[in-house]
Amino acid sequence: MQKKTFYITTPIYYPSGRLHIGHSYTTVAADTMARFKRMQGYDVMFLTGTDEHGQKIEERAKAAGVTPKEFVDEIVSGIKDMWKLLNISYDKFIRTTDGYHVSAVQKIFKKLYEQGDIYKGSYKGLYCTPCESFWAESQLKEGKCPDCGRDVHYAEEEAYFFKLSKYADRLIEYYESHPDFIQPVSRKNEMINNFIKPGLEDLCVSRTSFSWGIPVDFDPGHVVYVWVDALSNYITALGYGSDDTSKFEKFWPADVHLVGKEIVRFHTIIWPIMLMALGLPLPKKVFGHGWLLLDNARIAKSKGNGIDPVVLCNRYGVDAVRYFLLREIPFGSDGNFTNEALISRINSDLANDLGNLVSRTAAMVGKYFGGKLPAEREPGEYDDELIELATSTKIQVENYLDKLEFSSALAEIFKLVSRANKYIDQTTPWILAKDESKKARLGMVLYNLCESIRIISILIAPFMPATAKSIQKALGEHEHIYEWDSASMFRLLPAGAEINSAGVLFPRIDLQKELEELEAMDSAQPAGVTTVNQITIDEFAKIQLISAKILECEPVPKSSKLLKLTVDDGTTRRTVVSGIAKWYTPETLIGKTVILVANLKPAVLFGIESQGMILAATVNKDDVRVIFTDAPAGSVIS
RNA sequence: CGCGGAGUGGAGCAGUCCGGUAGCUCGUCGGGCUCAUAACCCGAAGGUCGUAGGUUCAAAUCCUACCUCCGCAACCA
Repeated sequence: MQKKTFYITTPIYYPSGRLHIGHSYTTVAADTMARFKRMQGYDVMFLTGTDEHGQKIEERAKAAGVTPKEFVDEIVSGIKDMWKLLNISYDKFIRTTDGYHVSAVQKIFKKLYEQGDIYKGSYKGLYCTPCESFWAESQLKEGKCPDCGRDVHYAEEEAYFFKLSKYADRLIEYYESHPDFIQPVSRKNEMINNFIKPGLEDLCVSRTSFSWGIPVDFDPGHVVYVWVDALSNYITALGYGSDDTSKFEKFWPADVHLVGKEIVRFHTIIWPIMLMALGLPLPKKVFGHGWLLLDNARIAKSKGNGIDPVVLCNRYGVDAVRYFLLREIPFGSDGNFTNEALISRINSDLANDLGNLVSRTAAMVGKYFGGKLPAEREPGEYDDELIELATSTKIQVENYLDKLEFSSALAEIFKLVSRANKYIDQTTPWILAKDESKKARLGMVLYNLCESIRIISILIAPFMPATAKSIQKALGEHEHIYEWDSASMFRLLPAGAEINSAGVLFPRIDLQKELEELEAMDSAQPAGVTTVNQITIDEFAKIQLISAKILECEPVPKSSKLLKLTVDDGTTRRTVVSGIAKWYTPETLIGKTVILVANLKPAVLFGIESQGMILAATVNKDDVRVIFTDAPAGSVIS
């Protein structure tokens, strides 16, 4: 009989820069599911990869002076290293530049075109040439480009469009008949109310403004835009559109697409509609998890505040990081990432509870029985309660994991860890050891503990594979006792089994000291940055800095961050808009003298022309300080 | 009237869909123990569940209004 299959995917990541802890979060979660299902006996396909096309990569590569392919090759190899470090057991890593993907996408595109779901039209709108962007009427600022403040003009660009609206009714029907399709369910109504009900606009699926992409083979000049290119990876990775479709037949439809909540929309609207158009079954579930927040701001590479997972793994160990990510935050909601929380989790859960349990148990077997579990065992009080919990935890973990509730699953496992620690206090083995007649009872107590630890080691294996392995090595390798199903059975360790120390699984961390060191590392980094990108004195001389006195100051209406300043630069008055409203009120600024970049090209913000910029020190994102001077207005600064 | 999320003991959260003794982790205080990674176990203190109304025998939970915070969107020149 063929094994049941399980197909799980992460999004394919965009390799325009370093990956951050947020990517690790999704991928570790997917990995844990994949390991769990493998242990349960499923034939698992776990897919991850990279989405390598697009204008941004083209530009980055150009800036770096390499070809786009060279550019992404390097980043991708870094990503693979990181997954290796994090123990990610993917079965396939797809790159959208892979040949099979390219040709499959071309086939898909052509098929959709030929059956009339994709048509050639033109992208009409207001275009800002320097920014190479189209803007909707509503986005304009005073009729000008919201990005650079310059004029826009009406333009048309030839492009292909995908008729999404044609499938809207069928999509809603699918939602209704598959209530589990979008998880968590709260996001389902969001999709229907915000996007589908107002009417789906046809989707632009090709571009002519850049060339780093999959060419539309029947219309040179066009490249396939991200939607068709990226989303289809979930099927092309299985061989759809190639000569060998055996994997596709075996694994499709996917059991779950794991995605961040920001791309739920693409995966629950565009992707299903593409599949409908192709006449393929839809994925069973799309799970939109929350964001990892850093000081309540989203961790994203575009903001440059990523925490380096590599650094964390090197400091605390891979399993500690994996544990933290999945334990700390309920999977569907946002959660804060802080070093304090990470360290406190490691100390209390991993070091004190789990690590110490293993350590004290092994030490007692060593001390009282020379490292060998005795065959004589006498049952007693408290045994049944421990055994009952130990053997029933597996089913709880399964239930939670099947709902992607990693945090709750881990909480169940750690209830057992706590129960085992309590059992030691209740049975007081150190007292039993003093009485020769209680040897058999002592043997039973330690046996029960080792059995509980054996079960724990199985249950944590999907989350912390390396730790599970270490514990099992200490308990001794015996056949079949570490299989998933063995987690609901007791008395599997043979009599006379040798128990070794597992060493210190998770060292305790000195919170205070550690935070100081991390702090030091953070502040050390900017110093390194300034040594690259050096400029010459001539280049510096191009910047005219002068002192300017603030005469008037008022908030910019409808803006939350901007202040409008009127300053005296020594010769004339000028208006400057500055994003410091969060830190300064107008009254505190009037009369002060600041440093002005005098020859900066003017820009329009909220309809106000800003003729320069004032200097301020960014201590961190919540602390910005304007630089004041006591020099008279109009002094040249160099 | 832009969209969305959140307000529960000192901190972080669960509970809210399907009303019925307010729960977990950390921290604090007191005690116990000495096998263990100064770890473990027991106990205690601490909450008018954002505010105000309403429905109900009964509201953290349902309804109405409001307040506050945070993201995103179109703002750090």
